[in-house]
Amino acid sequence: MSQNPEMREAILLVINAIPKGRVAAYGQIAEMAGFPGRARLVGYILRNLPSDSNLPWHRVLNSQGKLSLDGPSGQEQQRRLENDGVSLYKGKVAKAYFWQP
DNA sequence: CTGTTGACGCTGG
DNA sequence: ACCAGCGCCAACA
Repeated sequence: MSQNPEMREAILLVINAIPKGRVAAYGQIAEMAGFPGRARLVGYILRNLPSDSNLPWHRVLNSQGKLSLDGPSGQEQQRRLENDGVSLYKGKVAKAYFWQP
């Protein structure tokens, strides 16, 4: 865990603000956190998420509305999204679900 | 220091 | 709609 704390905090804060029943894209989050064009940075932070985190990481998708995870973690993410009231159609969520402050 | 990696995104075919 | 190619850049090795 040698990441830059400022970037991590800013990004975690934004993700924490995603309302239930809504989703956001990596790039969208990076932009809101003050790092336009740094979508991969968001992915990196989430990759190193501690398991005891309360972050709604499952509300973070790629810009196409698809999950960026495969396997068990992907199923877990989908399960949590359904629980939020977000359903997938053909493996994607409709654009209407994207968070728009 | 150099080289690779990657929960991404956009463009063009 | 799908996909290869490129840009991006912090973290790693």
